[in-house]
Amino acid sequence: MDKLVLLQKYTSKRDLVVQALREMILSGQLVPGQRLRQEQLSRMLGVSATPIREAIRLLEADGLVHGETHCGVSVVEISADEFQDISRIRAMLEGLATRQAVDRCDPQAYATSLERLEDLQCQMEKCVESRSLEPVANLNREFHLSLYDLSFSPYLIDMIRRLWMHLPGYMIWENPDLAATSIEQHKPILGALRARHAEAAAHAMQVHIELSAVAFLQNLREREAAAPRSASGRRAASKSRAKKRA
Amino acid sequence: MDKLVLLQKYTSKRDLVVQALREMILSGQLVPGQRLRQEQLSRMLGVSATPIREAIRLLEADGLVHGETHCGVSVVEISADEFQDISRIRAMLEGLATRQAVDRCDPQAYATSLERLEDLQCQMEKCVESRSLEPVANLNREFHLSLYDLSFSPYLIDMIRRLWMHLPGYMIWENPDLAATSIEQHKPILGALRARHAEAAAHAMQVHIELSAVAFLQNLREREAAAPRSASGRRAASKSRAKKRA
DNA sequence: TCCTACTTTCTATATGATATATAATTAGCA
DNA sequence: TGCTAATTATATATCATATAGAAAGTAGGA
Repeated sequence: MDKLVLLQKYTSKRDLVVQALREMILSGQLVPGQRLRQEQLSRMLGVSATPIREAIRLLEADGLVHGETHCGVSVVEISADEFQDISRIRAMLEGLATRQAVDRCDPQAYATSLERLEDLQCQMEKCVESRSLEPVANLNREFHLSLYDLSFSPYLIDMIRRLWMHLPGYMIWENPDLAATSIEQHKPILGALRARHAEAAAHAMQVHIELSAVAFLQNLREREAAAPRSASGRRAASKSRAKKRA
Repeated sequence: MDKLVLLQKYTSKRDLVVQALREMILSGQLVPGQRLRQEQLSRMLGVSATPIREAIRLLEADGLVHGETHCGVSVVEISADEFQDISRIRAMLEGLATRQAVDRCDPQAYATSLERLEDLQCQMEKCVESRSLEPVANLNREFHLSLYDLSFSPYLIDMIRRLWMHLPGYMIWENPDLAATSIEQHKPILGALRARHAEAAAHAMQVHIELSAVAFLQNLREREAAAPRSASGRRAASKSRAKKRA
């Protein structure tokens, strides 16, 4: 009975490193512009150079980090224009995915998924009420992505996941007003989903994404006008030496 | 004057390997399902293991190869359903890119690019006439992608390039009739571009992609019905799929 | 005896770790 | 500014380990 080890699926250290780095980037622990040094990562994560290097290549192809030869890689920064572009693409792709989710999914799975979506929505509303926004990012992510999983379109799902990967989730969900309006926009989507009205659901999703993007960008500009050049990536990069200790 | 070396931009061996493998996959030299063995690649390309391994990770993140831990990676196969999905996504994204190309581009660059597009179209028509289809794949690729470059939407361009990367170009352009009709559909696109009619151009592009996909799939099914289970890699691929189940 | 199904080795290969060398950039210094 | 030294990514080589797949062997039944 020493074969219990077979039950725990093997995950390569490379994939663990990818997970860890992705988490650190998406949570804002690694700020845009910050350079990733292999030796430091190696020490920090307790693995040798080989998995680190391969993990970095995976992230590079994902577009989360950008590398120049012999200069290493650094966390990419996303500009306001790029955010707008991403949102435009998201609106199209996620609209399509929503439509296909309604059209393609079998009733059984659809019902259970809809239940799950409403549960998530309920949780998010409670978070907004209690002003504890920290879990909303993950809840919202699951809300959207689990819906798109019903579309049975692996390439579509993959592209949407790619786009989400570039969204700075940690800064989107820190404004209570933005969060409230965004969560509110989920309701017409859920309504259309309940009615199994594919076109209406797709449209509601598109509107939701476009409006949220506009609101977020406006909020971002206001904040930047109030506190210009506060924590931009370039400064952070030059400060990376100080961060080495931490 | 010994700095001439600065003129030749340094490319890492890793990137050379990526290029080489991509070329081999897209040209059909490496068939779907074929396993890539690191040591063999290392010998074949004359580089050590490290660049090979990193290159494989880049291709894996691109989705061109699929790897399971300790099993290595193999060239992914694309099913008819997936081709249809990709085409649907392409129609949306490339329609959007076409619209933005008309809307966003400055007149100067637009004029020269339009000239280039018409030149490409002319070359493709000549190829079709002379039944020499081999160069059409690359010409068509440049026709489309150079148009989208005008959209100034890096994420959009990146996603479209990703999708193109998965198209089996070497088998799409081997049927003279398909090629002729596909090239013919470029004309309304060019017409709308000349008129700077963004909406019409986007629509023509969408129609072009959707119709081409339908025609190709029909042709593929006819061929498979005529000669089922043809040799090329299908056996190996179905083996790797069976593995996935277990 | 032969065949099938199962189990156990064995081997090829991916993965991970380490050491060393080279090339390019960066930082420090004059 | 220009040069030198240190730092770091890149590349090669070698080895250890874990796993999957294949081969070989074994047991049971006809």
